[in-house]
Amino acid sequence: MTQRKTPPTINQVAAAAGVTKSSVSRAFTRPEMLSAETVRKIFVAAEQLGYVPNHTARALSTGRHGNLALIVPDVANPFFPPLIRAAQSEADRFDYCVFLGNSDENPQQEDKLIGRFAGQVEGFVLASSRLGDEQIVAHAARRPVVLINRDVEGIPRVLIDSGTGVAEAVAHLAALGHKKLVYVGGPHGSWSNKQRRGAVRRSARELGLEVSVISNEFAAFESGRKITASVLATGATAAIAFDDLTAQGMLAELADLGVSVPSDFAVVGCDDVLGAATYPSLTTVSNRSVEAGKAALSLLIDILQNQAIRDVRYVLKTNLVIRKTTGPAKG
Amino acid sequence: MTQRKTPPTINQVAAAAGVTKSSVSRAFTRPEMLSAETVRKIFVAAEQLGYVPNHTARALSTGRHGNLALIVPDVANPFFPPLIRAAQSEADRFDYCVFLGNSDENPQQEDKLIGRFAGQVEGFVLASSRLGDEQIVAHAARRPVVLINRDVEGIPRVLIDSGTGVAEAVAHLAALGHKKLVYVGGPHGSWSNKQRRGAVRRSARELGLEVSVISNEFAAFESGRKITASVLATGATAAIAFDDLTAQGMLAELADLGVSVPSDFAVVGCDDVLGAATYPSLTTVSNRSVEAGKAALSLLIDILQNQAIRDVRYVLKTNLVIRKTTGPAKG
DNA sequence: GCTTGACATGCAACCGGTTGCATTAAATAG
DNA sequence: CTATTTAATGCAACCGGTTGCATGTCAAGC
Repeated sequence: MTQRKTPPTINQVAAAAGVTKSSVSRAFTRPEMLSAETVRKIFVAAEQLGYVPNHTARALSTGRHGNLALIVPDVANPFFPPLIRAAQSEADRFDYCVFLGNSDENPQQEDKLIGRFAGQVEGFVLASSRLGDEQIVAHAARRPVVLINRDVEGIPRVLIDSGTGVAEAVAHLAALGHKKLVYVGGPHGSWSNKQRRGAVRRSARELGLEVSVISNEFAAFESGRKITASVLATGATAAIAFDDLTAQGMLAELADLGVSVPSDFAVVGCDDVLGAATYPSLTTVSNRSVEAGKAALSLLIDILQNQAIRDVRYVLKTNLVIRKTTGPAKG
Repeated sequence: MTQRKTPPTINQVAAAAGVTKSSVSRAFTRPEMLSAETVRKIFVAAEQLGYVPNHTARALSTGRHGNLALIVPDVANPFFPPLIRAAQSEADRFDYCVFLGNSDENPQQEDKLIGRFAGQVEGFVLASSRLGDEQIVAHAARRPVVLINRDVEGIPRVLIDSGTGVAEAVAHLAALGHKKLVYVGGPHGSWSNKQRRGAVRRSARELGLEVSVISNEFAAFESGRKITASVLATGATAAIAFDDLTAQGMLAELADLGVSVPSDFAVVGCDDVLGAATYPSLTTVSNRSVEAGKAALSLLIDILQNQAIRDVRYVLKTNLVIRKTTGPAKG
């Protein structure tokens, strides 16, 4: 076992440079207050000792930790990693460190995490929070909070509106001559599912298309496979799925059944989490999770820097990404 | 703009309870030193004021922040989210908070992040670090470090040995009658890539198969597509790819080229990040990233709690998961 | 030549806890 | 009943910085 040596403190640098610690502190925070010569001396001494200001001590006296927390329901859900990454790199630009919390879709866990982080972060980004509105409001009263995909009055929030993209998808299919569609649903309690289903129905009515809806509680590859037979049984020529994973499962099953896509049947996904990585590459609705992560972070940083709590409601429209699973209706 | 009120301090609680702050401090850290009555009084006062010990102040005087950092090359690479999640929940069990860092596959960025975190974490987990050995050793001299998929003497590490699974893959292909293989590589600095390439070569030699190696710096769907032509040009009948994404890109390109899998050409992935969600479903090597994340975290916590730096080398064996992209060699 | 600033630096309090040692009161021993 | 532990609490220094105010120096202004 090796003994790790304790890092140099501001006092040691001060002694080495022949000044007091106030000057060392200033050299690092407001060098314009000091003579160029003094600053130089201090930097030389600091460099030589390998001094780095102690983050914790600084946070204690200034009250600014330079930390943020990002809490998501499930890191492993492919919707989140790109969002996390975008948030990270935005935080990075402003020299903030970010704590990541995984609530496991559990409100208690989410609350616990917020409590753990609270003492050492300047603000929170809660993505798809599972907390009740009152709890969110309570936390926001203590520290700045920005929400993603959660619409609470008075709390700054970034919302991804999948309705616009879904409407485009319906219009796209109509233009290709499809007359009958199926919407393959997602989780019962999902706000997105409700929003998407509604958008399909509304657009279809406007364009005079027929729509059937198939429920499918678990949005995943396997359930997409299983639901495919009943999708075909509706007699529709195109399907819009709740998400990409479901759509991907349908593609696999359709291939097994010898139904070729898009010539025999068209498929549209939602969330664009797979990129072009399906075969054929999937026509889908963009998700904008990257922008959402970035926007939420910069909103939070803006609030922190201006000490202002603003009621922002930032809506990101989505659009259709046309790839290769949609084409002219058969016949 | 609302004014957030500053949280109560230890002094306010002390005043309210009619004791000094030492006692309040002890009530929260070593209550057995105080009389039951005093502890009760203090808790009542604390409860009433909504007092929570200030994490930062505590960290400053004790030197223990209760924070850890986990740095990965790319959060959005599907290999990492499950690992991150497992690490998180392990940290959670011990009340540690975890900072997540994304190095963007860039050693400079990785170094910068480590520096940013250094002041406020007790230790690091570096997953698939892109740093040089010397840099890793230097950081480890300052703070406890545990590595994942990086083999540096003297630094505790958790290694996913894909060699065993890759060897099984080669044997599997040999048994199916394949005589000539290609290994499609991954990132230059990747330890896993070196290990996999070596395992393919060794097993092939033992079984009398011919192997060619194609380098491919960026492991991703698109680069898998691009490399496919040169893979076919080698005249091999089967490919083992550095990872599933590369393999998936190859599948898409092979389908476009009219080469059917597995009857015309066999493909094996690595890391099993896609499950059965490719078409055809991919034969691949299991990844064990969940165990790796969990093991690394508990190793780190163990080191922190016992103040001991041990030279641990924890190896996780992998195996082949046979699905539908491998079959008998043609002709 | 003396006053008045402006500028550079030092002094000391403060951020909110923790902790070794001193103090006091109560309990046990002799 | 006094001497000695022992248990409970207070005192004050310390963790490593930041910052308002005081001090000192030197140059410009009159």
